[in-house]
Amino acid sequence: MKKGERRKLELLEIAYRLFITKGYENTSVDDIISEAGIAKGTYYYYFESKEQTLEEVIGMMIDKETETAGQILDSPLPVPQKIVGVIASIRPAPEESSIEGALMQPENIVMHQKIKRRIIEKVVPILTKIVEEGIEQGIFSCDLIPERVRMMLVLSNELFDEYDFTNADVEVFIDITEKLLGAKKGSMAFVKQLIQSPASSGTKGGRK
Amino acid sequence: MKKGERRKLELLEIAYRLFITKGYENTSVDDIISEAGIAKGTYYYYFESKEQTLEEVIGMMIDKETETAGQILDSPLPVPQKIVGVIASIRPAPEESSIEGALMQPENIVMHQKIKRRIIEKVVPILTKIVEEGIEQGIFSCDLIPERVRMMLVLSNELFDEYDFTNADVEVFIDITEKLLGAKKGSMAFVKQLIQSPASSGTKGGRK
DNA sequence: CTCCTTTTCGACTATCGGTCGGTTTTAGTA
DNA sequence: TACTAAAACCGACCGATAGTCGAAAAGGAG
Repeated sequence: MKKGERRKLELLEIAYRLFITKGYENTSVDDIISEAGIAKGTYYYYFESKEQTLEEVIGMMIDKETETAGQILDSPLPVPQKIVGVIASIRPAPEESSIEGALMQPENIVMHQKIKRRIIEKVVPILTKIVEEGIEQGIFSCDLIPERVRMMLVLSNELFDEYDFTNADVEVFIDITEKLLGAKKGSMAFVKQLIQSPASSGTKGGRK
Repeated sequence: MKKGERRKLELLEIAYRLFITKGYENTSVDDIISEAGIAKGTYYYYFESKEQTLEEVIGMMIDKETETAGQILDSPLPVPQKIVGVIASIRPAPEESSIEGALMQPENIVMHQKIKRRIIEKVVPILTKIVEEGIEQGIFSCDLIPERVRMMLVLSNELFDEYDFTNADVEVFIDITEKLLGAKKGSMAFVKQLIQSPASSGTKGGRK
C-alpha cells in the first residue's frame, strides 16, 4: 500500500528533525505525533518503539552519508583523492554542519555513537577496494588492508568529530595514514589544504 | 560532618554496582534507594539528579582505573613494558571482565563512552612522559608526542573494546604503534603474547 | 531546655513510553 | 451498489519513573 509508506516516511522525517534539533532523549513521542497531527496509536501502528524509530532514522542518515562514498569508488579520480573523498564524505557536509553540531551535544551520544559504528562498517569494504587499487598502481604497499582501513576510519572519526582538533592532529593523522598504507612520505600532505582545523581559525584554544 | 560523607559513599557504591549489573537506564532511583533503605528525599539530598550520580560513579571508576597507570610511570620497568602496562591498565582487569562485559551491553553505551573519553584524557599526559623517556633512551624517535599518544589510546580503546578483535587487528596495531613512535620494527612484537584475541580462542567468528 | 543545622522521610506531581479496544477509511469483490 | 476484510487511525488509559516539597526527626552548641 502506498498511503502507509508515505505516512511512515513523513513520521521518519519529523523524527529525524526533532531528534537532531532537540536530541533523542529530549524528544518525546508526543512531540512527534503532535507535530504530525496524529494519535499515539497511529504512531505505534508504524513503529514498535521509540528506539526502533531511532534505528530507522539512523538508517536513513547512513544511506544518505554513504552513497557518496560508493560513487567515489567508481569515479576516475586518482587513488589518494579517492581516499580523501571517502573520508570527507562521511564527515558533515558544510551545509549540514549545524546538524552535526547538534549531533555532538552530550544528549546525543547514543545516536552519534551508533551512527559512527554503522558508517565505519559500511565504508570499510569501499575503502578497502580503493586501497587495493592503489597497491596495484604501486602507490601503496601493505597487507591486512581491511584492518588498516578500519583503523584509519576509527581515527578520522574520533579525531575530527571533536569540537576542536589542532593542526598537529592533522599532521599526525597524515603521517599515520602514509605509514599505515606504505605510501611515500608526503604523498598525502595535500590533505592539509582540505581540512580546516577549527582550532586554527577560532579564538578559543585548548583540547575538548 | 562525617555522617553525610559515609552515606554518600554508600549510595555511590550501590549505584556503581547496580549501574554495572543492570545498566544505567535500567536502574531506577527506586532501585537504589530501596537497596540502601532510604527515602527518595534523602537520595536527592545527596544528589542533584540521577545523571549526576552517574557522573560521580564514573569519576570513581576512573580514579580506580588510572591510579595503576600512574604507578607504572614511576616504576623501574623498561619503557616498552611501561607502555603496554599503561594500555593494559585501562583495559578490564581479568577479575573484572564480567563487569566490563556488562559495560559493553547496548544499554550502557552512554556510560561506556563517557568513561573512555575521560580515561584517555587522563592517561595522555602519563603516556606522553613515558614516550619522552623512550626518546631520551633512543628507543623512539618522533615529534608531536601527545597527539600520537592520543591516537594510540583511541585505537586501543576502540579496537580492544569490541566484542571480538582478530589477531590481524593486533598485528596492525603493533605495526602502527611502532611506526607512530619511530620505534624499531619488531620492538613491540612481544605485545602479541600479552593480548588474547577473543576471536582466536572462541568458536564464533566474524567481526561485530 | 532552646534554637539552629543537618539529615531523613514519603506522599505527591509531571512526564513519558507504551497498550488496547474500538472506530473510520480504503480497496477489492460479488 | 452493497458487503467485507484489511489497513489506518484514534485517544483514553496504564505503569513506571525522575524529581519536588513541606515537614519531621536527629544532633549538637549555648
